[in-house]
Amino acid sequence: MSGHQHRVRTPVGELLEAPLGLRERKKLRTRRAIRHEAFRLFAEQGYENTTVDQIAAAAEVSPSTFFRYFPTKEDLVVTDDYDPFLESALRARPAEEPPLAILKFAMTEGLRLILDEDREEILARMLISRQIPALRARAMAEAENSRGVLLRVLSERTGRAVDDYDLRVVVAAALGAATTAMDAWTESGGRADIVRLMDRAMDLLTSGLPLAAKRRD
Amino acid sequence: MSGHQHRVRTPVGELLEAPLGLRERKKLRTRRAIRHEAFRLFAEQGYENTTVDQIAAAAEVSPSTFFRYFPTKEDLVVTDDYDPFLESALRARPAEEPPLAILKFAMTEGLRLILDEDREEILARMLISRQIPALRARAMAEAENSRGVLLRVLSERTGRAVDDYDLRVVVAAALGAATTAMDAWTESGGRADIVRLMDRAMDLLTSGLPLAAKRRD
Amino acid sequence: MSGHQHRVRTPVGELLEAPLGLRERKKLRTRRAIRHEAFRLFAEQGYENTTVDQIAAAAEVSPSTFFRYFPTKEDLVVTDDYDPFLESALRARPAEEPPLAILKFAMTEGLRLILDEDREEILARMLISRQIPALRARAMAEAENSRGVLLRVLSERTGRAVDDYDLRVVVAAALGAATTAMDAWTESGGRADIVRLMDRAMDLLTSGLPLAAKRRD
Amino acid sequence: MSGHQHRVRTPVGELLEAPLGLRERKKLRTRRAIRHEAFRLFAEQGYENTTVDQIAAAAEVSPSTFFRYFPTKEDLVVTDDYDPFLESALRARPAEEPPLAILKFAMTEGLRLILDEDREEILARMLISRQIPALRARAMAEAENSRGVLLRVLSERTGRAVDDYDLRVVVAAALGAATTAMDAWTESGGRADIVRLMDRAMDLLTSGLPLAAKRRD
DNA sequence: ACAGCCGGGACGTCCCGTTGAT
DNA sequence: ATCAACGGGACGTCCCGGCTGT
Repeated sequence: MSGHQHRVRTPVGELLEAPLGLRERKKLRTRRAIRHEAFRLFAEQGYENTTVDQIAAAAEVSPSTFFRYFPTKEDLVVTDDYDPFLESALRARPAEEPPLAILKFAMTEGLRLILDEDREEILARMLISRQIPALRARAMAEAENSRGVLLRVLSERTGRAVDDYDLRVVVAAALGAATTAMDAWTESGGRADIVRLMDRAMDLLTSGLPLAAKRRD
Repeated sequence: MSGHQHRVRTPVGELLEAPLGLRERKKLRTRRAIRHEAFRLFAEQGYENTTVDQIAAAAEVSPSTFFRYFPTKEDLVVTDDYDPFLESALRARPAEEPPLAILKFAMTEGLRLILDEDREEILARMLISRQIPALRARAMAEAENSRGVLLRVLSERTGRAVDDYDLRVVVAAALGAATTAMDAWTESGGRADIVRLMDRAMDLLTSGLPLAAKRRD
Repeated sequence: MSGHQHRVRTPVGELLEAPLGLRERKKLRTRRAIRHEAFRLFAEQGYENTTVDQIAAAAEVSPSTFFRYFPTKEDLVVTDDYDPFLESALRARPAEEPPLAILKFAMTEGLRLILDEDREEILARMLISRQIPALRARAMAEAENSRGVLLRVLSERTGRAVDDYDLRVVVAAALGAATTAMDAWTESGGRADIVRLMDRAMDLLTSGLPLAAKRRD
Repeated sequence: MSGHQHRVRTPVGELLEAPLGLRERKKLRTRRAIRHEAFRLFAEQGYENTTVDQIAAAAEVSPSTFFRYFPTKEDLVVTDDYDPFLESALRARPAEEPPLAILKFAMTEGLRLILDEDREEILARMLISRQIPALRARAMAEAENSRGVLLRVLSERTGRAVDDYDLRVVVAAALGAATTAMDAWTESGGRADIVRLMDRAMDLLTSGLPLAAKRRD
């Protein structure tokens, strides 16, 4: 969702959806298993050096089945299903809350919930999609979806049109800032405090991006 | 951008650097021809549906030669010949100019110079990119390239490290805002006043992204 | 035609055979629906570009069901539900009618009956076939199916073996001529008089294929 | 060429073309080797049971190379390069020769030359393309090319338009008859006298396709 | 009987590295 | 330096058979 490109079919989704049939749950497990093994192998060997066949073998499914779950190898990394979650989280905020506060909430508390579930995988995912150019491109395309969600929600909150110029600028700037926070978190190997980073980024935005000169040591 | 071993002088670069040997100029032309044809084909057919062989044929070189100029197909997109030019233009600004003003300059005057070079092609490319998500993503990836330049220049100006968190947030937010301006300009078919759009975007940034509710009519 | 184990009654067949059980009629409808959708898709996208899954979806059955009705995708094309009808129509001719007259009858009256059934669809199919070579070939392959019927009937009439060489030559030549008549009819958009065309073709055959030189105007 | 579907890049072609460069001859040899091994395997295992990988291995090339020479496995069977040969052979006949005589010549002497070269392979080819429905369709599509050649040549000879109805009927009937001859030859395992068969077929055509009743023994 | 899910395997496309000829 | 040819290997599509549940 936010920032760059991290999305997965995760328990978070399951919690929000109606209880699924037995069939569906099995499919979900398979899907997760494939992704899980994939990221494990990516971590060991790198994305490019890992073949679909290896992933399928590790997940104990046939290559055909792999492609039924993920149309391309790239989809392992770039798709997720967090947007509905993001949207309902945003809508749950009180109506009088100012736009940037809502964004901040989405980027901190919302993200935290998701991270608590799939921390390792999301981290791996970001690391990979930062490094493989082909994935960067696709990941950014997917990120467009989240942008649309933010635009829609804020459009309703502010009474502005979804293509209002100011609104678009604000969302784009906020997403840029949030992406930076996620990147920094990724670079720290997930050890940095994502909430602090996100807070700091949002504060910079609301205070007009001050950038005092600083003496390098 | 940065760090790519196949970097070659661009036409803009040529103006700034010492005149190159005849051999070099020929290679440059080939390189540009390949990239030119490649982007034309990408626009027509999409990136994935365009093969290296097609590009080579269109540029009238053999596939082997293609690979001499661009070690992989992705390099066509990843490298960016404009960056050196942008960098030197930014360095030419007065030392006391505040960071956001420099960003603004990069986004207006710098852009204008580049547009003067290839206005038709750039506008066409952006118009198409808007419709094909894959291309849009690619355009955004290209924009990412400039991030490094901005970071380096502002790092020197402010005395902050290139990976200083605040600096990165500011640059990312500004790039997001600037991209929105470019999008709006593209939507207008190039008829909108890019400088005004950019001004407005930067003003929003410096004033803390206010987003007053507005009654829809 | 002949020898295919999944032979089912056609609507024409239904008229000629005893009324079928309700179960049987339902199966027949499904079979026809599948084939109908299949040919529609073939016409739109070509045979190779149409998947079994698409056909099944268009016919609103599951892929599994598709394979129950047609063991392979090719069977869609290879089998021909019209043949039994053609056969019984031919057998109804008086015993003393000469072979070529029977052929002629098959190509005119027999054809007419079939056309009355599905005129629109057949004309449409042929028009499209003319433009797409792959489809044209397939139509010719379908025509091949009728060859067996003709051979069998004429074999009985003349007392020659079904694999009698002369008989086969005659049938093949006649079919070639008849196909030309059908082509000409198709080119005219169905407006030409198919009976006249067929007459002319058969006359040419019986008169030894004279082809006097003609001064071009 | 004629009849059904038999065509290959053979020495016959080589004899007719200008002497080729060394490079070209090597490619020809590779092409022939691939096809040769393919048909050998087809004879042993059947067409469907033989994989491209096996063929490539037998011909000692990589699968990639196989696909450079033959875009699909089907092309092994259905394409040839005899049409130019057919055309020039036809044109070499004296101007006053009647049309059916020319056809007869093409079907007997012309064919004999080709058969002398590649008898086994052509036989195998016909056997296969008679059995595999997918190939029948493609082979007939290829046969259209030969039909075009015949139409063009006879059009010039008779002064009739290429789309003259009588001309088309004659060519179609003749091709049907010739195909039957080839089929009979194929069924005999190549042991029948193709020239006699073709003669008989053409005689039937010129005598109006008589088909006297015959008492079966 | 019908549906969904999975496995196995062939096919064909494409990228990119290497080699040898020009 | 350029080209043409080839190899190796991954990817992704598709067909079809088999299995399970209803």
